[in-house]
Amino acid sequence: MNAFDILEQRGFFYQHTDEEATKKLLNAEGEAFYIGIDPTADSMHVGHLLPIMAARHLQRHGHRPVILIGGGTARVGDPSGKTEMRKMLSEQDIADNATALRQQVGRFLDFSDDDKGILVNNSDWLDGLGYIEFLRDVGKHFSVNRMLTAESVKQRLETGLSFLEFNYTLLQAYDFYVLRRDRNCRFQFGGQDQWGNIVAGIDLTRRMLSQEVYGATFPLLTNSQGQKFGKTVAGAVWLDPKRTSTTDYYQFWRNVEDTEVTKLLCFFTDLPVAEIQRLGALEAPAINRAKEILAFEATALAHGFQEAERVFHAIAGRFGFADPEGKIQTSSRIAQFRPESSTKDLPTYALGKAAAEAGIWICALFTESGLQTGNGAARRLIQGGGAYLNEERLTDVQRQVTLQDFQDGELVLRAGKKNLRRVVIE
RNA sequence: GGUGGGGUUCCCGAGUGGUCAAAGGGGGCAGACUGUAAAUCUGCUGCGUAAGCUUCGAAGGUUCGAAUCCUUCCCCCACCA
Repeated sequence: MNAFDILEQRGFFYQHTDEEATKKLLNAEGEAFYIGIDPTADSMHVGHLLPIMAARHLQRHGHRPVILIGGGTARVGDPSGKTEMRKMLSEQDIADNATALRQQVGRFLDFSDDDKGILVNNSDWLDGLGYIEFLRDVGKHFSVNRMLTAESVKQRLETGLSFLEFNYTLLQAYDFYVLRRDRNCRFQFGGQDQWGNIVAGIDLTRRMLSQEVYGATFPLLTNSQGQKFGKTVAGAVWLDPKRTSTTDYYQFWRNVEDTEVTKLLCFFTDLPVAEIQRLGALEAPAINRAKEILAFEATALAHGFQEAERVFHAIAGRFGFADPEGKIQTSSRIAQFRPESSTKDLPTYALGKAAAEAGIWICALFTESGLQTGNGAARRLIQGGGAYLNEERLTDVQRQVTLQDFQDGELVLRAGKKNLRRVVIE
């Protein structure tokens, strides 16, 4: 199947600037296309993943991703889709972030050879721009009247938009122009909120180079409450295990809503669509197998096969296996695992020997092991009946944990249904 | 620059001298029900085992007592220029 049709079938496209032309070109081979990521943090989060996955499919079908790290644009800050200006980043932070992002992107795409795909940084051409020169060459092509009608700008007109941010569109448009000029890149893809920036780039390229270029956007993912996909209270779900542990990452995918599974499998795994439809149509509780597969595949992509296997066993060992006998057919490598569990894979906290011998207040242990944010929170948890020690519900807020609570040198704390911590004596 | 309106806890938003750690909603966490789902219902939700401590843009002040009154400063919004 052709690249365009694959993306289409998997539901990637939200909006096209020229669907016919895009289809024609992408169904052939060897097109360069660009996707931009601004290094505003030292890690991507799952919200960045949709364009990356699209790029992955396109690359596998012979197209050439140009991943643009926006080291220059990050100094300005994209106002699209945001209600407030974000805080300014230092040059050093941006440079460090860019390095980290390059590495992460490399796990999803192949940059082993320039013909396969490349990473570029727009600070290479934006940093040196002269103001007057830029205004004369590029600025003259933009109509303020028109920019003000853009949805992304209108939104910010309510709360305030600085001139700095207002310029963002020009810079991104200029990126597209440069990539068309220097890299023969004819496509730009991005999230739904990038529509205005993409269209601006197409206009600019037409005016400056008399060349036709194209763009498309991908849908904005939300849950049934209309909240942005990939956001939890703890903030975003990050790809960097230092920010979001691999266990939490797995659990994020494992706990998606039933109605979303098919869509998410299409977006975030490489499984064939026919198989996905079969998995997504499973009746409860078998639908849980589809979620396991989603979680496993997504974790394997971001953190590697071995880590995904480890987390899968740890979590399923705790909550149960959705398909212990392997009755549900799948091409996912998860199929090779059979139930086996051990507490060793649980997140572990090492308690000092002296403290263990002296006895420790249960609330303090919950806090120290990182399961609760403070003694007060731990106390409320116990009072609310959500705290467990070795699978026994705790009722006594004053309880001391002593050596007798350890079995074979370890004990297991639980906060609510899903949060576990193994405690060992150091 | 002028005039007017504002800045309250994670968010929205009530509160105009004590009864305010601050209504209500959202979010979050936990419990029940379940399938580690959704929906629903219930409890908790500044810190602190407690005494107590810190919070209502910032700093001062008035007062027995301030989120509430006064002064200065910072920031935001609207309209005008």
